[in-house]
Amino acid sequence: MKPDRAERSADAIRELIVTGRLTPGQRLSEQSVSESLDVSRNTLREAFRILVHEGLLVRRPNAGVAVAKPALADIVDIYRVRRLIEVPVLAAGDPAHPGARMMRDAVDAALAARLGGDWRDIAAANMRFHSGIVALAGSPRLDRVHANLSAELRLSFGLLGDNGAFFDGFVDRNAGLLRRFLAGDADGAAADLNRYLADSERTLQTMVDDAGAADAADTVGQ
Amino acid sequence: MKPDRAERSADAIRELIVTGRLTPGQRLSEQSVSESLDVSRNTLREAFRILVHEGLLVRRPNAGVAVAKPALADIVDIYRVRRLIEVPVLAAGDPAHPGARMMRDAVDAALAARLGGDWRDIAAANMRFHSGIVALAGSPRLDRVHANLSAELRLSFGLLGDNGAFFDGFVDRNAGLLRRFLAGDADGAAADLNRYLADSERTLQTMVDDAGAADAADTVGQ
DNA sequence: ACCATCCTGACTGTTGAACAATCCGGCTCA
DNA sequence: TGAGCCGGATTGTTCAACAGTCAGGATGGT
Repeated sequence: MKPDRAERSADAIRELIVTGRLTPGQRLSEQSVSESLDVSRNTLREAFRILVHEGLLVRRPNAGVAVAKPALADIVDIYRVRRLIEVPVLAAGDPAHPGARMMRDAVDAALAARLGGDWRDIAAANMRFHSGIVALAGSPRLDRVHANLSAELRLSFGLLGDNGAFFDGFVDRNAGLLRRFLAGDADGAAADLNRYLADSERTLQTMVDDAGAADAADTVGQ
Repeated sequence: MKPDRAERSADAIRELIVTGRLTPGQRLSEQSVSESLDVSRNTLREAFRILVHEGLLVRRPNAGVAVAKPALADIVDIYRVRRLIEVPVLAAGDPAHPGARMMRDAVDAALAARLGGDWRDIAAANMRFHSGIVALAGSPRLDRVHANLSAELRLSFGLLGDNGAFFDGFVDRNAGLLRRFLAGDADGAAADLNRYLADSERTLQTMVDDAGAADAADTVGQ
């Protein structure tokens, strides 16, 4: 119930990253961050290790850590892995599994959030939807891997402006996919999901491409 | 080319774990380990963070870290994920990809090692074979995840005595699978792999079961 | 002899301070 | 303008300290 300080610091920083309050490429000074989180430098370094290991921070020798700046290749990679995981899991999933309930709740939340109008809520619900899919497998390791990918993906969203129209189109598709899955057509749902992931990858790619072309030649992320 | 000290320490400890020189459940004192690796306690703590995050060490509050002791459920989980990853990757793999060469080299090494008689070499070659399969996907993230799973698996092997007969039967199957794949029958090879993983999971399970029954009631690993 | 209690020692979790090595930005000087 | 130099700031790493906590032995009563 009570994680140690380093882990809590890592959680706090991770939250800042995935919510976009820390922008990709931004450098994190040990001193200032440790002061603002009220932990010692040594403890903070342990937190940094975790996040570097998760790929949310990158370490530059003798220049500390900075928020990772996913390149196009990274986004492609993330989607490839997600597809590899989610599609077969959904195809083999059981509608009675608790994960299905997560999916349903997420769809409801997404629909409500669309009325509310805050695209962040929609994005969060969307993430939970996909976590629900992975949960169908009942594999702790798979859950961890997927949670990690989600975090990296949310970080990639930070490369776009607050462009929320992105998710709007997917809410209905999620709902349709879920209906199909709950009706017993897991294979059909999996096929939907496959198309869904391909489409959203393509969309995100072009968006990042454009945004990348905008702020031109700051290819620090290597 | 020159990782920092914490990472090198983590590498060193990881090596000790996967080669079985550190037994599951064994507790690692910060003081003694830091002395033997010649790093400070703080630096060693960063190394511990990495390994805990990888699941090779477990942290017990106020009692430091200990080598993880995978339960039966963990082995099942590892194999489930491996299957989920490796089978479709192999099915979609291209025999011209560099990963195929890794597979071939690994098979050759395994055949040679069988003559040599050291089962550790066979095990290592087997691991490389499967790494080669995953490499076919060309996904850095998938490679990382799989490397992690391999490490955990090797740790599980530590629960058995130096029982090397385990791998003997698989060498030929690897060779046959590879032949099939190189001949262009990726789907057939993937089906072989699926059976392979199911069999080896079953074998390993019973072995761990027996070994676990042997040293009876030391269920510290929880 | 048995049991609960207390105590002590060891270890972890966390911090602050220190210092060499390294890097970045600005300055000097040609 | 540009090459080279310098100083300040930051990282990488270590050490020493201390409170909190745990395990196990010593203690003492019954």
